Amino acid sequence: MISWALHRRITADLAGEIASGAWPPGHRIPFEHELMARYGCARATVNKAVHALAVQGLVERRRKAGTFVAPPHVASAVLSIPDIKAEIEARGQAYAWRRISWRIRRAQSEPDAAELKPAGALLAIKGLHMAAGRPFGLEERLVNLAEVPVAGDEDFARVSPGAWLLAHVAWSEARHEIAAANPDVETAEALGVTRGHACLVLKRWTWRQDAGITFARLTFPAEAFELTARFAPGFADHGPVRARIPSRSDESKEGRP
Amino acid sequence: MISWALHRRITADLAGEIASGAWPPGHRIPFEHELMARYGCARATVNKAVHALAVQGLVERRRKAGTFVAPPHVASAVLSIPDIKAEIEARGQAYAWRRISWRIRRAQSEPDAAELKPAGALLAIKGLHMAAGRPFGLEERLVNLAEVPVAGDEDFARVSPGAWLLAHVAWSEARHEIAAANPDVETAEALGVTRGHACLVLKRWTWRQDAGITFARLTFPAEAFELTARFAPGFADHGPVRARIPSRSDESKEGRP
DNA sequence: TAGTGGTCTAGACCACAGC
DNA sequence: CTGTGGTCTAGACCACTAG
Repeated sequence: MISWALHRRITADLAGEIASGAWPPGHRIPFEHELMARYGCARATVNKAVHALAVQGLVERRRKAGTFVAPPHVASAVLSIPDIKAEIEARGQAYAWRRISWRIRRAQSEPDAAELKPAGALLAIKGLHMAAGRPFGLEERLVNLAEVPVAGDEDFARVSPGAWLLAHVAWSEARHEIAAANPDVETAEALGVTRGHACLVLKRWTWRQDAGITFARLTFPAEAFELTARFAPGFADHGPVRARIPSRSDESKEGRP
Repeated sequence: MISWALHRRITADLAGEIASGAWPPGHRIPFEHELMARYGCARATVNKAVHALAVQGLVERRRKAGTFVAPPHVASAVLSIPDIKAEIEARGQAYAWRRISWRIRRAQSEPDAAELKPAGALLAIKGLHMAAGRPFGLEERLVNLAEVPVAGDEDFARVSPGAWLLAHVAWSEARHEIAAANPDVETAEALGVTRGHACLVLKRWTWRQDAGITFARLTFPAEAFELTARFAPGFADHGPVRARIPSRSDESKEGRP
């Protein structure tokens, strides 16, 4: 998967100098015209290469002053959010969705949905994602019917709201919160765990052009679910990383690709 | 913070068509030469604009066929990993690091460090991040002394290994795992919680040029810590988002900027 | 085979921030 | 004021692939 484009080689060369520590934070990297001479190419090419480093946050560029190695920061990473059905099936287990409840609710009764600024009624669906016939995760979903009226025609008995929305509704922005929590009585019962059993809670708010579409709270028993994230400066397009749901027998493999 | 560069306007225009749903998944967007005519500019400019969409994963480009709106994917987001000290102080609380133990260990005795492929000895430090005099999170840190020999000269009594490493060691890649867990007896005691108290566990492996540098496991009581992530297609450089550690009195504000 | 995107050039003008 | 990066042009050749 190596690209032989010159601008990529330049990017990789510069990233290597930074990653190795040869160019410490604050170090001024060569000017574009110097890199032009070094690589014997046009400025557009070195600009593209250095610009890629700036987008990654590896360097900071200032007019007239030059381009400088950015201070180290463990600030952000690419978080992979799994498609539950696909991941369960990738483990070789049977996936199923089991609806627990379907209701229409007033927006005011759902504080979690406040960020969506819903105008009127909300569709509230609760159900279980099942793996191999056992509860895998609980989904509590609120859908803004003012923005997605067609959702009212769907009963979500056979398909999870997450899968349905992904296929039917365009969206433009999402925010996630990831936390641990002890399940409340109702959640613990649905998942078949005790209240003292740690759970991972993933909340997600989704908007389309400033209009709140949906809110979801997904609760997973600790051992069922895990998120992974990567940060890899120096490589412009490390593709989206797939999430991993730990299985009982993958302790040994799982190297770093 | 609006940029008037033409290529940015083109990117934003196209992203808008996709986000609004006007161009559904699979739709072929105009060819570059069509966009040239539409915007009256050179192909390099439209190429830069459309390329930005491809990097974001909003579109897929295929030679000869054209550029197509990518299927919706809630696949990746920018995860913010907080600087614990900075976040605690931002809450107006006093931060402190309290070392619990400092040992040299054989690499073989630490299965979590296997991914780092350490050759020889590991430095093992355990300690507490304190907020307002109370335990906030437990850090268990392994440092590959073969790669970072200077770490052997530091006792980490006054400074946490995370802060020290960030300032002294260059790194090039990191992998994170985020999960919920019930604390073991030792961890529960250190954090002052019961074993039935859900905790968020953040593991991080860090490499420098294929050489394993360090492994960290951070354990936080559920209510202390929370991670947030955003996904916002259509904006090439939405800067790194700061992490949020929930405080007791921020339920009402915290809108979506 | 023909058309698309990928890459590159050798210029150019401009905004902005150091000096 | 000067030099840097930011942007853009009007070409060009090439690799890949769909038809």
